[in-house]
Amino acid sequence: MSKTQRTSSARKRILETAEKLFYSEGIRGVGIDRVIAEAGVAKMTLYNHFSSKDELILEVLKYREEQFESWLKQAMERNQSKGMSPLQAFFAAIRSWFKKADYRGCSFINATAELADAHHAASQFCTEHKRKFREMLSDIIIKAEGPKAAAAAPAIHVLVEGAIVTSVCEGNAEAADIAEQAAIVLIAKAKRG
Amino acid sequence: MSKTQRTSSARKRILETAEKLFYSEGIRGVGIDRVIAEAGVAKMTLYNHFSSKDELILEVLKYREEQFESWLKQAMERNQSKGMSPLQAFFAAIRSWFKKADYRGCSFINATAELADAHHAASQFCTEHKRKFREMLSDIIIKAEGPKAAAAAPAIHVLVEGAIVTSVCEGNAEAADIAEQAAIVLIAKAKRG
DNA sequence: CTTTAAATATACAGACCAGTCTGTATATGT
DNA sequence: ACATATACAGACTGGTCTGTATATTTAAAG
Repeated sequence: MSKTQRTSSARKRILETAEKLFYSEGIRGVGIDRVIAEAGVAKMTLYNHFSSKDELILEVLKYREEQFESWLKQAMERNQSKGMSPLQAFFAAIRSWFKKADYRGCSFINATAELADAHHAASQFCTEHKRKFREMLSDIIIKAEGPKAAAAAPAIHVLVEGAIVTSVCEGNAEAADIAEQAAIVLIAKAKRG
Repeated sequence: MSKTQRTSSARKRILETAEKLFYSEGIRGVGIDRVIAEAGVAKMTLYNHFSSKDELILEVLKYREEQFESWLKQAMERNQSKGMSPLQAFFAAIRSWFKKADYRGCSFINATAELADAHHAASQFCTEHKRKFREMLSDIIIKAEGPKAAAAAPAIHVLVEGAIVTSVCEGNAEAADIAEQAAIVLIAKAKRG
């Protein structure tokens, strides 16, 4: 077991370090040497775990997806335990995300912009991630507001994506509230039919 | 005059080439050597016009802002001459933008993601650009739907930003229609008070 | 025709890039 | 004791990056 433990600890240290650096300074702005130096790992250790930087990018995004999903779930549960509806809890979580000191937007949108290559495995993973995110959001809406509200889900997804990039470009979290208020209007309309 | 003409033609060729390359392959993915080779210009000519790549990036974004504004204006005028309202004309233009073969999203969002540095002059220009864009959109909404509709402008701006990134990540223009339909609902609500 | 300004081609410096290779240390399981 | 697996350190390759230096060509203006 300790063999596995050591193995996974090096791999995990690389993933955590790369995720932090890629997110804060950009994928192309961070070289392999930076990653291994800050992870405290030999270069060959990195290349034994990941065949190339491109593969590391992909694995970092998979790791990020897990981390984000679990963070969001927990944040929403905390909010719902305070009496918020699932949708309120979602927007409160998003808002607190935007307000984090190191917030720099969505890793997947950023990766798509940076890689500038729709054929890159990481770009295709981002497309897939957005599909999953849209479905998760749709589930939240249905759970909070009933099946008739589902018609508003695609527009609310677009609102959330817009809030994410707007909060980065404008440097404040205001867009979270704008998106939430608009979502309420769209759901009311969807319920009305 | 011809001296000036040669000068400005070299500068313009550099800007046009860099804009095209930066947009399609990413700012960090394109080196100065690529730009000068494809612009058919000597390296020193580029560095006589722009003191550094960072300055070139900024000037390219300024150039892009002009080009985009003029393209959008003309596209909207064409659409309005077919009987569309300013808002319909706006969304029709956006939709045709998304459908362009070389569409890769918003240069300013992409630059913000790529540069990963809020203090970079180009990032700050992007913030300013988004402010201008939001105001332009607000003017369109007021012109098309009256002053009471202005309350819906911030949310519609967020919708448009979301449609821009969603259309890139998902690889289709569907988000334009989703955003337009939602905008109509939000405007109706704003008019109702 | 000469002066002057701009653009040219080419070479260079120095940093950084991804990725490979060699060799060593450590710790496990046999 | 030995084999195996993993991690470590660090040099190295071949290439790219931005930016500078220099010397030559072009062409317009006085």
